[in-house]
Amino acid sequence: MTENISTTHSQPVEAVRTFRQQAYNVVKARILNRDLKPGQNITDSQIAVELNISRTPVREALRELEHEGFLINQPRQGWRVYSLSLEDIHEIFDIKVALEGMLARQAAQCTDSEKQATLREAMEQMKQAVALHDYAAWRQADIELHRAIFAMGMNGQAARIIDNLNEQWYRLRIGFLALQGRTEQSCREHEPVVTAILAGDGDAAESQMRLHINNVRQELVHLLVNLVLPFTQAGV
Amino acid sequence: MTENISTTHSQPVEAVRTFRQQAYNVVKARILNRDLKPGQNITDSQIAVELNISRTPVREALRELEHEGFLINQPRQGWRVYSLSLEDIHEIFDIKVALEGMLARQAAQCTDSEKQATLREAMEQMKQAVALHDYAAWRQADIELHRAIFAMGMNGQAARIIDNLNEQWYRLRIGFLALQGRTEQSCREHEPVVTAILAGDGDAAESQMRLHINNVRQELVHLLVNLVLPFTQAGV
DNA sequence: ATGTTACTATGTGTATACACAATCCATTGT
DNA sequence: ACAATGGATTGTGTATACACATAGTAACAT
Repeated sequence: MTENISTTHSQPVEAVRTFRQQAYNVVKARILNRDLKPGQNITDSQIAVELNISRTPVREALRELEHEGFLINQPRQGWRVYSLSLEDIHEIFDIKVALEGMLARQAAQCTDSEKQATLREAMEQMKQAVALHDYAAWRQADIELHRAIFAMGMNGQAARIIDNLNEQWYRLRIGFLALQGRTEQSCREHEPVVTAILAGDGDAAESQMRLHINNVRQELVHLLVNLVLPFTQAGV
Repeated sequence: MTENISTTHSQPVEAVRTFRQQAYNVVKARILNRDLKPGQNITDSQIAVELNISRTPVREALRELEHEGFLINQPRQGWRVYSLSLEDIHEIFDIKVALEGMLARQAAQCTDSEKQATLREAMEQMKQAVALHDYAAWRQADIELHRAIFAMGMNGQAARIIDNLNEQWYRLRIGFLALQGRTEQSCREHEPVVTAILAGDGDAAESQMRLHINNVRQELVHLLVNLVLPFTQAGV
């Protein structure tokens, strides 16, 4: 098994104790990798054979992925990897703006000095990564930073929703480019968010966070419209 | 089969073509009814026997309900109906405030006159229901009204998230009381939301909607703290 | 009395078997 | 040429069987 389980923002992953969990992780990873491509049809039997397990645990795993928006299932017609439309992306980012804005505002009310330190630390890491032009480190810092804000925001359900939405668009090749192309700019955008949170200024934290997310959206949609859509018919 | 499938805000329900869908509907209805109570343990075999089907489709249905927050499953330890804490309720309402506020704002940009008419109609229905003290009619109007706003807001993913969050707290007995106790007040709160949306005033629509949802939360929490918590140890 | 071990029962996790719905192709009729 | 019909084929939906993990209980030792 050489699958690379993507760890994105995910919750502390429960240890893989069942074949169902294994199938879930493998299929999700393959979708995030684009090893399974949007629009592609898959069958439970095929995956069962590949993993050398039976269809039963595979089918349960696929049900889970369906509920997370990675797969579409129509009774008696099998499974298809869901293909995001441009509208989907706008919907996702509108939700992100609303929820991450709210979390940033609430994070500003957090007085837990340990969490504040974690946030400050992540910001420092990000600046360093930008200075060194180290994309992998930047990405890690970005993840840590948002995770720190979620922890301060004290809304686990919102954090889970956002994680799921992020996974939705991370699986676009273009998503990677959108992030990579603006690490420096992104770092400049994060700074006022962090400053506002640490200063306890909820209003500023929220509006700066909304600004940041909308900028990411703009870059993503720009790339999509100019690079991808000219070459494809339907969704991505 | 005498189960009453709860229709709350749900999407146009796909016809029940499989036992899995039947099991999903039945178990969800029983949870919403409090026929299955928070904290209660259930086994897939027991449900399979009751519905006179095999465990396979039941297990897939339970996986779906797990992802919607109705059930908790720990490998090798079975299924438990999830019990909401007071913190969960605050998290749910914080998310509702953020997302429904956003949808109300966006609904104000909608110029589809048919959808506007539907919204106006729902508002009228609600006023009538209040005048007649007809709770069932009020409830129906409330559902239609929010559904109309969702349709104008043009964000299907957000609407689905909100529907799911609502189902989470509708299953509290106290949730019913919280709604029933303030139909008149609630109607007065809806009016400015609808007016603002129809007038195209996004700012007002959002802030009025946020106000309304926070008032519902306040009533719910008030009832919970004063009526329920004194008699129970843990969650609801 | 308390802690430990062995045994039992229950129910989960998974494999396997099979019926039938849906799709595809070839054949037939117009 | 094209629509309609009738098998084959594939793969889903479901039933059933079974191994084993876990929880509970009873016997025993300390």
